Order: sequence, then structure tokens, then C-alpha cells
Amino acid sequence: MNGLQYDFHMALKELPVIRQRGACCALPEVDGRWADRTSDLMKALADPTRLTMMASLWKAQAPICICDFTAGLDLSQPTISHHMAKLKEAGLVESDKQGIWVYYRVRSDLPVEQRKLLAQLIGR
Amino acid sequence: MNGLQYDFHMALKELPVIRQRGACCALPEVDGRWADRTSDLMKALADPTRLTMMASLWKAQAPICICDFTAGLDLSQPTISHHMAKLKEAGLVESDKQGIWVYYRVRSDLPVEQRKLLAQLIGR
DNA sequence: CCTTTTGATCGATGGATGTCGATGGATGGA
DNA sequence: TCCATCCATCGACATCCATCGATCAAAAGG
Repeated sequence: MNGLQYDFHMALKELPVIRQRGACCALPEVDGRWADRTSDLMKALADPTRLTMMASLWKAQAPICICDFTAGLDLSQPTISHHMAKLKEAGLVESDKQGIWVYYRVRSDLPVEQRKLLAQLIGR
Repeated sequence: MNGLQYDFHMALKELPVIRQRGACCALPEVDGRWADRTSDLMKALADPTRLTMMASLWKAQAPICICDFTAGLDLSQPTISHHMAKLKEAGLVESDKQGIWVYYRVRSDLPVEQRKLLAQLIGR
């Protein structure tokens, strides 16, 4: 019995035995701003292309020229640019222009919670 | 300097010094099926209402009647039902009908990685 | 039975989003 | 000075999605 899992039958005992029609129970408190902020983060990651980009940057642990994404992913250059802009807008990456090339990297001051999230999603 | 953070200036040294125009570098390998599966999971969580629902179920550690969500969240009953169906379709929750009420709970056999993800997102 | 309550489904609608071609600015080689 | 390369932006378009009202089936109280 893993510590992360709860016993379903135990949980079922928590059911309100005498639920009445037309009545309802209170929900656990959930902060609305947390939900909004977190859903924005999830939206930024809710696309295979952007996830691939983030995983590449995360694994590389180094800046990557966006031209490499344009060459490596089977999408048009504006689409690649658009997706990277979304990641940047979400605060997940930052960029650095070097000559005619633009290098992207995982944002250096990314909050620890978001780093843990990415580590959990992508791997070490 | 946190172990989860990498030194940006150190990383910059990894830049290919002699990048040539028209050439490009290979990207780190990223599994396409991983990206698809993971983006589907992110999509399921990329909405404030569904995040609130998941957080409530996660914190309650017990089944919650969907009527309580209908009463507690400021959305129509079809919309609540729609969002919960999305969570169920994503494999995050399971349901249990008791009389005229339908109780939802975090899926009991949720994979450990997804449990860790939710723990990271919502909190212990 | 008849009515009420609950919750899923359907159809419609407005807004968000992924994608592309075209364009333009910036950079640097020739 | 001219041109090739890189990349962001714009406009257009198709698709997806969140939301709602209406409806229907299931369950149970009276």
C-alpha cells in the first residue's frame, strides 16, 4: 500500500450517509487565483510541439538556437516562432540574440515549483 | 545556487562557437508519443474549473457528489458535467453512482507519475 | 402513477488556438 | 552596396473548446 495512494473503501466511508435531496455539501477550499495561474501554465504545456521544445531545452541544459527547432520539427517557421513565443509569454523560457540567431533556454530564475514540475514531467 | 538551477553563463559556454549560416544542429531526442500523451494530460488540466475540481477531489481524499460542484461552482449544470467528463476521459477520475447521485473521486489506480504530478501541482 | 431531483447528452454559438503564406526588420557576408 | 539568412509579426483560415438552454433517462419520494 503506497503512501501516495489512499484506500478507496476507506474513502467511501467518508460519504455523507444521510444526503437529502436539494441539499448539498461544501467543497474543500480552492484558491481561484491559484486555479487561474496554474491553468495558464498547463495551457502553455498543453501542446506536443511546445512540450517537445521544453523537453529539448530541459534536457540540453543549454541554449538552443530556434533555427534548430525550425529545422528539426516538421512545422513552418512562423509556427515554431509562435509556439516559442507562447512558452516565453508563460515565463518558461527566455531568449538571447546572438548575431542573426536567437537562442532560447529554460528561464534561469524559474520558480522551484515549476522546476520540480518540469522535472516530474520530463525527467531528471 | 540551488541544485535544481543551472548556471546560465556556464551553459552559454556550450554554444557552438562556429555556427554557419544555413547549417543547423541536432536536437535532444524527444519521444513523440510521450509528447502526445503528456499534452493530452496537460490539456485535461488546462482549465481553471477542472483544476479546481481536481484539487477538491485531491484534498478531500474522498468521493464528492457532482451536485456539490454544481452548487459550489458558478457554472451551469451541463458545463460542470462536461468538465467532469473530460477529467474522466483523461483517466484522472472515476465515478460511482449511488441512488440519484453520482460521486467522483481521484482514480484509485492512477499511475505514480501522475500522482506525483498532482501532488506537485496541488500540494501534499 | 405522478412528480421532483439528479445528471448526462445534444445542438448552437462565440471565442480561443494551431497552422500557414506573405511580409518586413535585422544582421552580416560578399 | 547588395543580397542571403534568420526570425518576429500580420492576416487568414479551419478547428477546437467552453458555455448555455433544452431535453431525456434514471431514481426515488409521496
